[in-house]
Amino acid sequence: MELTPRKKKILAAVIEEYIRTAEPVGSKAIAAKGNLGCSPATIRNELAELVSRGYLEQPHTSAGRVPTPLGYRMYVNELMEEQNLTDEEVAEIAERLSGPLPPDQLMSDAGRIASQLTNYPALTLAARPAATIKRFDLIYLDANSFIIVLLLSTDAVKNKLVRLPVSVDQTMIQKLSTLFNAHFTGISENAITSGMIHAAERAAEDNLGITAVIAAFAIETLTDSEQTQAYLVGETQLLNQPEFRDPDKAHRLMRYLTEGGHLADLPLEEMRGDNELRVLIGPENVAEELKDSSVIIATYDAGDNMRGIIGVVGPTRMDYSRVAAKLSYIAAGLSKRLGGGSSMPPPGLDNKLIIKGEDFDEREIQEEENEG
Amino acid sequence: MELTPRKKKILAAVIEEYIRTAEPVGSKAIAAKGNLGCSPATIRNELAELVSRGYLEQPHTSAGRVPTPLGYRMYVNELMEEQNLTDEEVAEIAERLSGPLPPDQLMSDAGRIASQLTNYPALTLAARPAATIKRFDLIYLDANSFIIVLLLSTDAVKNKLVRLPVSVDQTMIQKLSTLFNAHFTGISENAITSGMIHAAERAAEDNLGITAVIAAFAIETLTDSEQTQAYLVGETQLLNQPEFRDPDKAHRLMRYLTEGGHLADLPLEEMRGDNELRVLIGPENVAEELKDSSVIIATYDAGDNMRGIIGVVGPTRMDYSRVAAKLSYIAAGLSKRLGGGSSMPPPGLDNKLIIKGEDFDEREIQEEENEG
DNA sequence: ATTAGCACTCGAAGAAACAGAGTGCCAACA
DNA sequence: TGTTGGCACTCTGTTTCTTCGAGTGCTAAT
Repeated sequence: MELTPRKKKILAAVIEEYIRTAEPVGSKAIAAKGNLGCSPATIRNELAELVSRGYLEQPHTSAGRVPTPLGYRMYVNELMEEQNLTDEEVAEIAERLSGPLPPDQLMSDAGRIASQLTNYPALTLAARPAATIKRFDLIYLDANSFIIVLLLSTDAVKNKLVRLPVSVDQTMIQKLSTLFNAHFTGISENAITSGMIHAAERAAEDNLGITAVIAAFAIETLTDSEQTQAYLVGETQLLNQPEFRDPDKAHRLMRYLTEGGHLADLPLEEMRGDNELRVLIGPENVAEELKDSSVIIATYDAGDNMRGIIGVVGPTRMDYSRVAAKLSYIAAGLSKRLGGGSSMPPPGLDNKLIIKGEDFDEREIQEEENEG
Repeated sequence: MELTPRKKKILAAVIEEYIRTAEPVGSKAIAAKGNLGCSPATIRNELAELVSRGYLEQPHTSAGRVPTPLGYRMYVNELMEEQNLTDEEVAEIAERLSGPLPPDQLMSDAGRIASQLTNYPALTLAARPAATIKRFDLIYLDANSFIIVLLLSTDAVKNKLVRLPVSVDQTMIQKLSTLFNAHFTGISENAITSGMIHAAERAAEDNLGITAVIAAFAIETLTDSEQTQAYLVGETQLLNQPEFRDPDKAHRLMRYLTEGGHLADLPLEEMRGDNELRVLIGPENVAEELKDSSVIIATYDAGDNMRGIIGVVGPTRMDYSRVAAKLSYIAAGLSKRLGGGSSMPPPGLDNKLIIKGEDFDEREIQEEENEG
């Protein structure tokens, strides 16, 4: 059975007030907010109803009401008003995402922005699809050293300086380079067999094991490239939240977040839509440690068929509307920077966001850098 | 005036007990510890003396005693006994530092170990000296793209994929490569003037701005190379400490630590000795935020004339002896891995060709040496 | 259906009482 | 002179009790 319009208004009022104050809210406070013309007594009746339907609860008999996860869910799905960013916020985000930064730093920077703007810990994550090698280059330095340069299908470049305990001549390096370009490009990591390596070794007449070194680096690079990259920023912000004044509680959650790996549990896979926003409220989270926290995540296009997510974690008493708006805008900015793709309207958020999202100025030269 | 041996014993006992329990310690507790054969009354007299001399203080008239920074200083300098690591600890550290990891990951891993073993937040830092470029290579890919590969004086290799909005031919790339190798190698970042760049541009007959792109990357790389690299791990451990049960206090310190840049304030420059250990107690720290925390840092040889420090931050009530032993051992391990200059295998090679850093398994912990 | 009024509940905050750990000092003692 | 036992005193943390007030649910009137 649907809620009456007035009940919805009241529910929204309770939630917004609670988000603001972190205190149980009473009938009088709602009446005072004014927008609905009825007395506290009437509101009490409505509140009682909302409690019995599971949208609100009372910490104890004679206290005000507090939203339940179900209440928040209703709020997020139907009640919440879209919020616009202030011009300053828009400017700040655009400004801070506009520097000429390598992708991984851009990701962690975006996290930092999200965290600072929302006052919650933020996380960013990008899943890299398996890559292949597009091109090998071996740069001969001297008899005992050379550099391997790999160009990946993602256009990332990886390199490594190799020093040898034995001497090698330039023609050998040349030969190996040709060989690898012929046989080891365009294939995935698990397609590289030890048989192939041995064959190459014989073909190059390499009895020094150099072939193996190069192959090892290729395999390692490909393996690494699959890795998902994750950043967590601003954990300490949790301590600002009244619900985490208990250091143990704070510690538990912070440890969970910090311990690598967990971030990968986020439902990136399920999220297919561009700029999709997802809100996970309290018990909706699978992880036990998050059962009374909320997570808001937005997806972005990380370029090269990669998708990433950026999100924040906080208490269920979160300013969903504000956070959603900011995340959505930051994600749009990231997509622009990394993907260069077109931004799609984030579901449930108004178009102004998108229009503003286009403020991101394009860059002339697309570049990636890596270090060895 | 020197302290009598008995006073020293008592002071040490107070500090050790306080480190263990975090509670003010009374005369009876010390008497019960036994090693000195006198009654609580006697000890009380001594304690009163130690208070008036500034080594101890009383939170209030009828409470036990608590060490002052001066007391800790005395303890660290003269009283503290060297502590040996257990075999498990040695094994764990050796094991965890022995993986074939790239230097920066090794650093952050070492921090993680330090943090987990001491239960305090840990930081690692390595200062890179200014580098020069040893060699340029430009790899021509196609008319619109090429790769810049820089070999630095530190033997690090940096690269970047450049995409051009215009066409360029292979000979131009070739020419630029020769040019840069001739004029831009062996010099430091601030020796690269716009005059030089323009000269190179003219010499190469480059009217597409490619020279500028390459030069910009060179400058950027050199600038970056000077950067000190810093990692902070395990901030959340602070919340374990009773002195940080106040979330505000914890938050202040954590924010200070997390905010980049501050780590560089550590007195790395002053520390010249190998494996030098330094303890900064409470007000000895320059930063206001650290005035009632202690920092213990150990230096390590990061190879290539780089020096690094690894340390932990905690309340003044720290187990100095245990932490010092662990840090010292970890620092020694890092030196072994990273130091020995260029013989350290580059990332990811566990190959027979590369001489593995020999195990630092044998106990080679330096004595703790401290400074006032 | 809404509202005013009222008795009731329950937690937060404050006050008072208490227990106990620890001290300082004094007088006795080796 | 240095050490010790004894004792009165001080101070905090805890517990218990009281009070206060916000907020409720219910009922009767509109």
